[in-house]
Amino acid sequence: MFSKGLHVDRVFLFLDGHIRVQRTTAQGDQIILLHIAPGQVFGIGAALGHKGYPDPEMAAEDCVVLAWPNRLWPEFVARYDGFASQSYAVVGERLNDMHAVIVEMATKQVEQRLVAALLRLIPQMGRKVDDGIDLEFPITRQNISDMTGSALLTVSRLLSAWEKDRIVVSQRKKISATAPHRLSCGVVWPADATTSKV
Amino acid sequence: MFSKGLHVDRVFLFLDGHIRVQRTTAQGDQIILLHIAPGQVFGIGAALGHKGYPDPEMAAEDCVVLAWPNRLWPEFVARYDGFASQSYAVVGERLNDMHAVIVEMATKQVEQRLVAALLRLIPQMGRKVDDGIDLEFPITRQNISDMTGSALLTVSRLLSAWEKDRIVVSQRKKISATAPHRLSCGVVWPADATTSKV
DNA sequence: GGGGCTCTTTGATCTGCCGCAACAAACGGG
DNA sequence: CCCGTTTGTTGCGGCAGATCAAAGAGCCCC
Repeated sequence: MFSKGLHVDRVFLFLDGHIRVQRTTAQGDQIILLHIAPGQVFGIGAALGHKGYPDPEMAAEDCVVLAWPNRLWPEFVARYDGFASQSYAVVGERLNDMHAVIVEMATKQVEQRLVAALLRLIPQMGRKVDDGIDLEFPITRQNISDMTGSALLTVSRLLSAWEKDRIVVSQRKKISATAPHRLSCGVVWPADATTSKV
Repeated sequence: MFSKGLHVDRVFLFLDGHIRVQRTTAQGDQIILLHIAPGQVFGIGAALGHKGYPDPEMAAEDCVVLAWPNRLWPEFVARYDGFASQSYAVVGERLNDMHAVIVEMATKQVEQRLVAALLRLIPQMGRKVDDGIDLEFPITRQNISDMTGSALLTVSRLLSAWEKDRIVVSQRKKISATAPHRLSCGVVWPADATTSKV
């Protein structure tokens, strides 16, 4: 699709699969900034005139996407009525999500950030099964620690503790929330929408 | 201008003054998300179709702004050629800045985050004077801790230490960097532009 | 099936920095 | 000029969580 450093000259509509947007620091730490949900456009940084800045990396698996050259963007905007507003809504939503992440990182403890990260993933990648919600996305403790700005070992410990309390069940690269409502127990949540609009 | 909870139905062009964009958690912690530089548009969240989400609060002083109702936005975009791309460039830049903040919060220690915050402020609000750069913006230690996700006391301690090393000079609500180049000493910086485009 | 890999777990230790408390200093209003 | 308020300083525990070390479990591939 496209990789780091490659000049991004296309706009993508993401149909299906799993995409992580991440950055790597000079020290080699990887930080996952967001996950892209099916139905969203992405790669619009360039379309937004976002030049001269490092584009984040993308890690993807088994993706189905549609791609168009950037230059078609204005045409799309002109031709299809809802196109511009839908796309900008996605951007607005991401801005908002990132505000939320910054606030969490600044004020919440690791455990609460972990809860928040899972609760953000659930509506996006969750699939309802008999006994809870499966996250249909191969995800390691390392990935989770990269999302929450914590350490792999801390994540492992917390998940183990939750598993003892029957709140989650986890295997290798796989997590299911058996009692998602109990995740948010004792946590005061901001009046914040977590629904994911296309 | 406009305050929390009030429905934002205008777009603003910021001419001069000082604006902080911040959020308050349910626990009362305030987090400063970004500072708006003169020449930037803001309040475009709503214009981006950013509905149903809590708008951040704004703290401002002595501001000169131009305001138009949101509904004129499409007309502006149509009538003035550079308008849309300029505005979206601002959004792209903010997305990028926020990526940077998230990465910092996740990977860097408090001292480095503090350095990063100051270095972000300098090109935006700094004024060159005889012996260094003054930040032309009343800013308290509390404000700085709200920007970096750290504690007031820690910020105070670090600034004191830097003042001993003759790197900065600070008075009440005022900070000057006498040796800004030494701020970044020993810190490996990502290849990241910090210039502020309109 | 076995070797090598990645991913995960658990215990023990160490440290950054948050929080309390008390004080000092600067401002501003009448 | 005085007094109340806001802002900044410093020392000192305490604790969340990062880090080290080492072993265990599941997976892929030959």
